[in-house]
Amino acid sequence: MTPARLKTPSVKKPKGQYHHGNLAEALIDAAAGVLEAQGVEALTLREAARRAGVSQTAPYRHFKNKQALLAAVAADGFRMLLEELNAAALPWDDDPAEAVTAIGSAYIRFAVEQPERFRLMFGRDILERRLYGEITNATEEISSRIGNILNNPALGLGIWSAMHGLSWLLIEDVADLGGGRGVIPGRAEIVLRALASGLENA
Amino acid sequence: MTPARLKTPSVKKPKGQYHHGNLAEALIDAAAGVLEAQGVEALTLREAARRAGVSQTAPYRHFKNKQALLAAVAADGFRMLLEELNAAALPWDDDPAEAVTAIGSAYIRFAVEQPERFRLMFGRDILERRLYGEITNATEEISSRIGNILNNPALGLGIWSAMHGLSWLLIEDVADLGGGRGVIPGRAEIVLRALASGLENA
DNA sequence: TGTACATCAGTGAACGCGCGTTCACTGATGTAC
DNA sequence: TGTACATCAGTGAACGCGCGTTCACTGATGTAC
Repeated sequence: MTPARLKTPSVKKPKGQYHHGNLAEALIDAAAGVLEAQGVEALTLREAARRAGVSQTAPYRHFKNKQALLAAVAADGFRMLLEELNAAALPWDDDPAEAVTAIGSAYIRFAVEQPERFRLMFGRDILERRLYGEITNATEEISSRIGNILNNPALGLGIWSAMHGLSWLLIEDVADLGGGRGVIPGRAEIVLRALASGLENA
Repeated sequence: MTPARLKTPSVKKPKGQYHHGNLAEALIDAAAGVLEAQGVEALTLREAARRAGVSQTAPYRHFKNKQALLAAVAADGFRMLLEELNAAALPWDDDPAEAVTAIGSAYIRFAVEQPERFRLMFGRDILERRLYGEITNATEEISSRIGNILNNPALGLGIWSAMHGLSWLLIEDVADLGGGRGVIPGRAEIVLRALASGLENA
């Protein structure tokens, strides 16, 4: 058994040290930081490398290209999102309409709190999402999860679409729920509930 | 009365002519052409100018900057979209659920047939949509139209969200309705109908 | 009917810009013997 | 316990890239008198 390797937390490489120790993760974290703070346009490989305290070509030891880094950031996002959706649904095991409303609220909250990440996860910046299994698995899981709760795949897709669409309309500033950013999840729930109210007898 | 001015159709400037005659429109058309054929990344001011047969700086006589051209292309798209939504709703004056389903189908068909335009209209390439009155008016109109049909603003927003979300999920290749592109509108209607079925008694 | 002048719609050269990626390389590390 | 060697994880210089936008300009057009 090899001695446990000390995992450097994902930060800047200490000066005077040649190997970083945990560069892949550090790059993902750095990228996520730039992403949410300054948007995708600002998210460059070189900037991620800079933040990790490493030369501009070092990332190529860990990622095939920029797309691969983006995909890793997106995949991380999906992990977070799924966790929150699961937590939201947990208390409503026996009430489909409530479960779905709770999931929708969590979904929209995630989108509104991390709009850049949400855009990356579901938008066109990932050029070929089918290349990245973690991503397609995650979206599959979201879809089937909602479909299963409602016991109706078409309806499930409809409800997923509604939460997804409302998320986009909100983060792109197309629709307006009134009130500040903090009120959004609450008001979004009203919309979701309006939809779910008819579902009971479906 | 001045004699009617011959409007050059919006094409390349004839050689040997100094003034184009209809450059603004020609640029919008050229931009729309590049957009749908090669995506937003390929849509540059210079390329639009090239296609209109004009120097790279000529567009600045008609548009303040690239954003303004993009907004004009988007505004054109909204005109087209609204026209189709109105036509779709027309036969269902007295049946809200059917009217809304028809609008949803038309909405999704538009998105799937012109995905790049749809993305431009609703995505983040227009940096400040509130700057462009035609655009905000159009989205307002979509929203209120659906809300009025259903006689319930929250529900209207929910349904709009559903058609909008399904559009995105489809064009980003996140969700899959099975079958080829041509089948999509038909299958999307099933999803919309699943949602609308509960609406009758709302 | 002709002329002067203001205005409008083009032109062409130039600037600044940092990115993704490849290449040949060097320094550090782990391991077989 | 020491040494040779393969492999891994960094480095730094270099390439190619076309874009948006500004500037000072010129050519064409319409109109007041």
